Amino acid sequence: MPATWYEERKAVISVDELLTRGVSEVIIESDLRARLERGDKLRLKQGFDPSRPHMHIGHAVGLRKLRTFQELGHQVVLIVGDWTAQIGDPSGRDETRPRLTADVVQEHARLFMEQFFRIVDRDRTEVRWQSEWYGDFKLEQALDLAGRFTLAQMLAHETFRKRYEAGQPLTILELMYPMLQGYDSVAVQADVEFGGTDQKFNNLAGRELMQQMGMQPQHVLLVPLIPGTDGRKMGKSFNNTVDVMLPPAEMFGKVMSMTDDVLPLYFEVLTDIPLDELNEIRAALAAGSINPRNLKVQVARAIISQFHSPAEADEAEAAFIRQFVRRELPEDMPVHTLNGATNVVDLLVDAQLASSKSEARRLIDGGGVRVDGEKVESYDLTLEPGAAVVVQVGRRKFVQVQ
RNA sequence: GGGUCGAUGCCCGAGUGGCUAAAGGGGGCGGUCUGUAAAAUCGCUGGCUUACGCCUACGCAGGUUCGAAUCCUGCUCGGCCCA
Repeated sequence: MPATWYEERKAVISVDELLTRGVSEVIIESDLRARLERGDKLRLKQGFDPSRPHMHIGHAVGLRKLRTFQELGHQVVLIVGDWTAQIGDPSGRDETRPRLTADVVQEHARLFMEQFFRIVDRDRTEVRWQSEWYGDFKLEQALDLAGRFTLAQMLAHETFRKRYEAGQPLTILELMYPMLQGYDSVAVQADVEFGGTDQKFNNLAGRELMQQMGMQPQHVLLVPLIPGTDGRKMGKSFNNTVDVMLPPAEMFGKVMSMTDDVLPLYFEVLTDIPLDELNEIRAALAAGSINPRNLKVQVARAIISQFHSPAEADEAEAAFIRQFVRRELPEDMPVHTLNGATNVVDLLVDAQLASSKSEARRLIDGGGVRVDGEKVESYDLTLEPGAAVVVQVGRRKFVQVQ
């Protein structure tokens, strides 16, 4: 395991920066600030839905914040949403999301934590499973929860209201999700719940519930959702994520293909550069006095250093320059061995450069296929075993054929 | 429980008997341009077939018809109204 980004990091950070940098909203800020200044040790709740084990760098924004809090002595409580995952979260109505078995949940949780602890300090994290309290929850208790919220309160949630008004299905179970998540806060006695801005409603339900049950309501710290490679909100459905587990070279490429406008935010939430430097970057970008491309390289390196290592960031950058700036062949290409004379179309399919023969032909028609740099003009081309050529589709798919 | 409307390709959405592998948009992929940015622009976007052509596809199952995404019956799922 490479040295992690935080090993040399010093948490010399003001409460002010802690509560503002990379933070969208804090509820209630003055109260939380007071507790931090008083030196209270806080329990920081972070939940995760094990139906999806993949983590992208957007998720890392909040985790980095958790990490910083930990360095200041606070305790993270990670909640594995195994219970709700086994019921099957019905949101996103066209996805028939099958109920997850206990085994799958376990596996997803394992994968998730492997990523989670690249950022968050394992030693200062308490892992709790929802089934601890929901495992033998009684109907009576569930009804008690349901009785504490009104329909009008739930319809205040924009996503519920929109679906309701658009005449789309909305199940009672979905309406109950905020309270289930909220009850988690009661169960673990959270002081602060962390989440993306899209979680605000659920987090507030937690506050509401805690208050009703005579506890001190948790604070809520919301971090921004960051844009993905295409400038839209990073999310699986847009196919614009940069996944934490992505190999360094691919991660580098993904970051380089981002739109320029995301740069200031990326610097703010995914790097540790000092705030005054951040301001300089903003100014330089606004003035056009710097090539955004160079900043992107800097961000890419910072990100890869965190999730992999500085050395791998170096390699990734070098490989990127070779392949995309100088248009040289990548160093590592998948190798495809021919069993006999093979037609290009078949080869493209066999080597998984195209998903069907029809697609392979379309790619050739569109001028996207090259063999040793020569554009392929017809479907007839046949390659012999031992040809030792490089077959390329588009700018980034290569296969060494032998 | 009754009434009524709806279910179309990755997504949204047009299409009310043949001209429909299915308009249009989005997304995706590929070309040009570039900083693997954006914007712009061109092309492609079910499978098999080098062409002709064939097969599969409009919620599911049947039916009517020379011919159905389009008509009929039943079913499943959903919205709305009444209770």
